[in-house]
Amino acid sequence: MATKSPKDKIFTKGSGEVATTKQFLIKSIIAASQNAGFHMEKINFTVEPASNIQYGDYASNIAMVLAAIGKKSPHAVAENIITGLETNKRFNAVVKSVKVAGPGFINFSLSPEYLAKQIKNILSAKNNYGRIDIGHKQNVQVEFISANPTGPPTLGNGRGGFLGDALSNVLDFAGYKITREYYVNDAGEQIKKLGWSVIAAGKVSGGDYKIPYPPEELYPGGYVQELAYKLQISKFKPEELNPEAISRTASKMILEDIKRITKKLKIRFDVWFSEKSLHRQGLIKEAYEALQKKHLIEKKEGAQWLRLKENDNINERVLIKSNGEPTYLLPDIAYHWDKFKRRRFDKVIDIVGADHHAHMFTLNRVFASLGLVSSSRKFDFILVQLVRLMENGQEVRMSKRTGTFITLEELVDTVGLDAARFFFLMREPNSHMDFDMTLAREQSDKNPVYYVQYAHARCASILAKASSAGSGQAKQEGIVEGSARNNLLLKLAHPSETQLIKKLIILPELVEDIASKYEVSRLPVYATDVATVFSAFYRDCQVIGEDKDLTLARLALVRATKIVLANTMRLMGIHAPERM
RNA sequence: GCCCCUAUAGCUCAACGGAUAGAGCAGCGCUCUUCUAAGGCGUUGAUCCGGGUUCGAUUCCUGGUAGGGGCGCCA
Repeated sequence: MATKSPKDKIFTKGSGEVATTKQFLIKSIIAASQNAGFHMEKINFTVEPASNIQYGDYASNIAMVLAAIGKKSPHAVAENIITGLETNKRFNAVVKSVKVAGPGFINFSLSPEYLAKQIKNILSAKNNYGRIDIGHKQNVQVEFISANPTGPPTLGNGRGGFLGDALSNVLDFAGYKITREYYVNDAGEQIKKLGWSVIAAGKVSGGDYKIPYPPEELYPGGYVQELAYKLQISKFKPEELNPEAISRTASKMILEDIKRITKKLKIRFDVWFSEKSLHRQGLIKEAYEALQKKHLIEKKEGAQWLRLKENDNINERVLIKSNGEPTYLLPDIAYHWDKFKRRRFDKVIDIVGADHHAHMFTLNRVFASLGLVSSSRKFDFILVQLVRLMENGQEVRMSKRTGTFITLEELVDTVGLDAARFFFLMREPNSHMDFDMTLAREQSDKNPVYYVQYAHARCASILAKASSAGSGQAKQEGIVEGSARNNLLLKLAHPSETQLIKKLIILPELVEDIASKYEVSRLPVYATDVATVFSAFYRDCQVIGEDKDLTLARLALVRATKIVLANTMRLMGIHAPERM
């Protein structure tokens, strides 16, 4: 059995997972700082890719942090740490030079050998490059969209949907075990209302029947008409109407349509959880009793109220209406009771519209009060701000109730799925979005997604040309493996080449960041960065040229770039084309 | 009245508390005998207003201003 050289351990962890450059530097810094006599237990410092190449490749603020505590000059502290680092053999294999600069940053420049080794890592990891294991297979549930089956998915649902899908991809890549879930509100008031809306739209012939809602509360969208037509409502007589059955069927049909659309938009779900099933399984009762046991229920004015502890600054909310039916709150508590108590997820992430924020805070408090949420069992939620629809600079009120809205499917049909996904993912959930369909149509051709896809297609085209153009080596794989041997990769010394390598190797770090902070919008930013740096390389360095060795090395770099771009796009759910 | 979110270039958005605030689009000027010009190069242009914390603030705290969302029997 071949023994690994000590040097190899620098680059890989015991499990075979690739350690990130950042993790390695952090460890080295901690060790050196401890040797210099600092207590590192509660020290928060950063190691980040340098903001400007003139500073090197990575920068740390450690000296400034320690200087503030020890009341020494940052430069003195930095020199101290650097001395320690430079006696570390492994460190010296990774880092070519380390310097203190500016207000006290420690700047690191990576060694050519290390960069060459990283390209090999990318080439051998392929589709799995960027995969890390910070999740340790913990069970994480991501719930998203969860729109009522009373109408087609809206633009707002698209924001949450694409975000949830991409976040799930990233968390999966980070080593968590993910359950993607859609909570279907197929019980309750809004379903009844849907049924009556369909009946109203179908104009039942003759006789008297009373619709128990004022007209302005009914769903007026065109899809309601369509349902009425499909269900042949007009052929019913008033006495034959079965509002409950109609409600049930209508919502089922809408749900089927939602499933069709999410599939079409490549938004994946593992579980479609029905609200009705909560009743069937007795979960409502179970949750209710748990609340009761903790004395969180109060009877007042004929209804039953959720009453959290004082000082909680939360308004009381109705759990069970005076007519004996639960509001949406109780089933939602029961649903989360199921998540935490029965299915025992280690972490639950709910992605909801900003209009639900008060509700989410309430839920959070409830589960804290029930003792089901703690530091080891987390309940996170991401609020996605609403999308406003604009037309000619004027806001168009979007709502299923008023019937004026652009559906998610219409948008995607108009601008294309990749452009739509990129467009939505670029924006942070907290940002407020004004959406102009006319503008979207005009600008879809200029969407940065094509820039990224173009870079990927260029990589593919270069590799295709290399494999077809003589030299006897038919397979790209062979070319690449050849280049990875014999230190050919050390020939990649042009600034545009090294910059590209350095950009490629931060993918695992990015995955780690996104998985812990849910900042999915960094994916499109990163993809654009890689494409930009690749373009500079493409401009400055002819890949296929006279120098056979250099050609091989550059082909390896192109292939590595293609892998990183493809992986990043796959995390976003965006197609990586071989040609455009 | 209370709660959540937002304010950065003409427009759409970036920037883990860090060094000279970055992209794309729009504008202007260049650039295809060379692996895809859906590209590249150059250029104009910005942190809402006031305090505070910090070695350092677009970022954190606080007070304003403006906008979006929400606040006991819809979900």
